[in-house]
Amino acid sequence: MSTAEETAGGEGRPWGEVTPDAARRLLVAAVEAFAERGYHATTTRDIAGRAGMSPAALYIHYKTKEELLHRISRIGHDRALAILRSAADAEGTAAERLADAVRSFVRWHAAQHTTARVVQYELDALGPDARAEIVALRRRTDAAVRGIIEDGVAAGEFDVPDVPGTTLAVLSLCIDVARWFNVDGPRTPDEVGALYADLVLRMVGAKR
Amino acid sequence: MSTAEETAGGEGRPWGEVTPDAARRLLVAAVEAFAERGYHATTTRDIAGRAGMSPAALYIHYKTKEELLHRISRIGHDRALAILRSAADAEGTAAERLADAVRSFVRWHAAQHTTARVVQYELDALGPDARAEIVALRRRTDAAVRGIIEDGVAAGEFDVPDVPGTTLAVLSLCIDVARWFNVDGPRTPDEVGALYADLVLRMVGAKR
DNA sequence: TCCGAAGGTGAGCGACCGCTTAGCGCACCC
DNA sequence: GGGTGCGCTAAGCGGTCGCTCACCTTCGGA
Repeated sequence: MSTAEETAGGEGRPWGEVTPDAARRLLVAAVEAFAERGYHATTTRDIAGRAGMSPAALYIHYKTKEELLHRISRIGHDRALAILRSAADAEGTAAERLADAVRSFVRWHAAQHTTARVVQYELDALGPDARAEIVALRRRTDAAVRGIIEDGVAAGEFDVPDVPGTTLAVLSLCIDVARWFNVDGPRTPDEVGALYADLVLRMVGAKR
Repeated sequence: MSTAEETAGGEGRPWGEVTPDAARRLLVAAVEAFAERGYHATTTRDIAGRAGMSPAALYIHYKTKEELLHRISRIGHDRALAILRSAADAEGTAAERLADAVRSFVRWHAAQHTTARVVQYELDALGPDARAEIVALRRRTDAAVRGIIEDGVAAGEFDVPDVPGTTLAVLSLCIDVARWFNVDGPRTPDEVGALYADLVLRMVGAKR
C-alpha cells in the first residue's frame, strides 16, 4: 500500500515510481539542471554528468532530451493535481476545503520548487502532442479549484463577483510560488502555505 | 516634452527611446523572439531575420546577444517601476493608491506581456553584474508596494498580519499575469487590472 | 561452460551555435 | 568629384550541441 500511496501522488520520496535506478538518477539530475538553467540551456552531457554516467547512457533510458522533460512534466502535474484533489474532495465547508487545497498546493510548490519550476515554466519546450496532454491536466486543476469556489458561492459562504477570474488569480498566485521560493529564505513551505491560505480566503470574501 | 514623457516610462509607443532605427528594430525583434521561445532557444540569426537583416548586422549595434537581453530587461524594469511609482506617490488614501498601483502595474504586464515575459522570466540568463543591477530595481519595486501597505496599516485602513509576506504575494500575483495573459483570451488588460485591484484590496482587508 | 540480453562506455558525426572579418555600396563634404 | 566613414552583407571560424555506433562488461539461466 505504501507504494500505491507514492504513485498516487503523496508527498513521500519523489520519483520513487521511476525505475530502474539509473533511469531515476538521470531524471532527478535532469530536474535539477532544468530548474537551475532552463531546458534549452541544459546539455545532455550535463545531465549525464550529474547522474555519474557518460553522455551516451542517457539514450538507453530515454529516446530524446525532450522525453525527459515530458516525463518530468507529466509526473509533476499528476502529483500536483492529486494533492489538490484530495483536499478538494474532502469533507467540510467550502472555506475549509479551499484553505486546505491552497495550503497543500502551495506547500508542494515551495518544498518541491525545483520540480515545480520545471513543470510550470518549461511547458513551451514540449512538442505539440505532449503539450496538449499537459494542458488537459491543467484544465482539471483549474476545474478543481473552481468547483470549491462555486460551492462556496452557492452555499453563501463566499462573495465572488467573477468566479473564473478569481479561480485564475488563486491558481496563478499558488503557482508563482515556485518562481520566487528560496530554501535559504525566511519562510518554510508550511508558513507560506498558511499565509497563502489566509490570503485566498480573503480574496473570496469568506465569512469568518 | 513628448520625448521626455516616453523615456520617463509612459505607456506610449514602447522602445521609442531606442535609436537608431535599426537598433530598435533589432531590439523589438529580440523581445518577440525571447518571449516566444526563451532566451537560450533564440538564435541571433532568428533575431536578425525578424528585423530583416543579416546575422552580422546585430553586432554593429550590440556587442553580444546578452547585451540585447540586458537592455530589454533594464528598459522594461525602469518602465514598470515608473508606472508603479507614479501611482504610489500620488495623492489619496492608501486604498486608492494601492488600487491604482495594482491596476496600472497589471495593465502594463497584460498589454506588454511579451516584454514583461522576457523581463520577469529571463533574469537568470544575465551575467552576475547585469543581474545584480536588475535585482536592485526589483527591490525598489518591492519597497514601493510595501510602502503603500505600511501606510494603510498605520492609518488603520488595512488589516495585514504579515506585511512583507503580503507584499510578496501582491507582487507575485501581478507579475504572473505576464505568464498567462493571452491577447485572444476573454479579458482585456483593463479588465484584468480592475479585477486584480479589487482582489488585492480584499487581501489587505481594506475597509470598504 | 557457454550464451544472450541488458546496461554501460569512448569516440565521433553532422548540424548549428555565437561571433568575426574582409569588403561593398552609398550618403556626405571639402 | 574623389576621398571618407558608416551601415551592412557574404562567408566562414572554432566550438558545442543532440545524438549514434561499435564495442565492452556483467550476470542469470540452460
